Amino acid sequence: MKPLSVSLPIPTPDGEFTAHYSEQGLAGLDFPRTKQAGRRAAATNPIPLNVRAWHGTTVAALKKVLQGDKPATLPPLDWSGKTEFQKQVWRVMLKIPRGKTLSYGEVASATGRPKASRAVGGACGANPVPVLVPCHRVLAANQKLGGFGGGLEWKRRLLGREGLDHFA
DNA sequence: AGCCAGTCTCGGA
DNA sequence: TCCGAGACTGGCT
Repeated sequence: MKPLSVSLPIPTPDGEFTAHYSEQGLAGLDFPRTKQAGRRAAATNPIPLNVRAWHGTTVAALKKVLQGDKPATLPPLDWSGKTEFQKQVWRVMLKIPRGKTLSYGEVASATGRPKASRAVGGACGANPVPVLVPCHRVLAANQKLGGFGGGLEWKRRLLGREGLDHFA
C-alpha cells in the first residue's frame, strides 16, 4: 500500500524547489534541479485541502529563509520512518536561530551523545527537509563549512544571507 | 562489516 | 599559522 504522496513545485528567485507531502505533513523538499526536469504529480487529481494549506505555509517559509529571514510558521513535518537519533538532531537544529551556527560536536552534545559528532553529520545528510530544517547552520568545529547534500554552494549562500559576512 | 556532511593530535611546510 | 595524515568515534545500511 502506497501512502498518499503529493509533489508540488515552489518557484523562487533561486529556482524551482519541489515539496513532497504525505498525509502527515511535509515529508521532503528538493533543491532546484540543475537540469530542467518536469515531474508533475497527478495534476489531474484534486490536491487535498490540507495539503494545499500546508503548501502555502511551506512556500512562505521557504521564501523567508532564502531571504535570510526567520519563517513565521512551519508546516507539520512528517519524520515517520526516521530513527530517534535523527529526529533528535533535527529538533536541535530547528532551535538554532537565524544567523547563528553550531558545530557538529555541539549538536551531538545537545542530543546527549557528545562523541556522536560524526553521526550528526550522517543525520544532516539524511534530513529530508533541508533549508527549513537548517542543517546549513551546522559547521565543523574549526568554523569551516563541512559538507552539504545540496552542494556547498547553497550552504555558503544561505549563511551569507543570514548575515554571516564571512561566507558571503 | 563498511561507510561517513567529525574531531583531535602531531609533524612538516 | 596552515594543511595533511592517522587514530578514534558512534550511528546507520
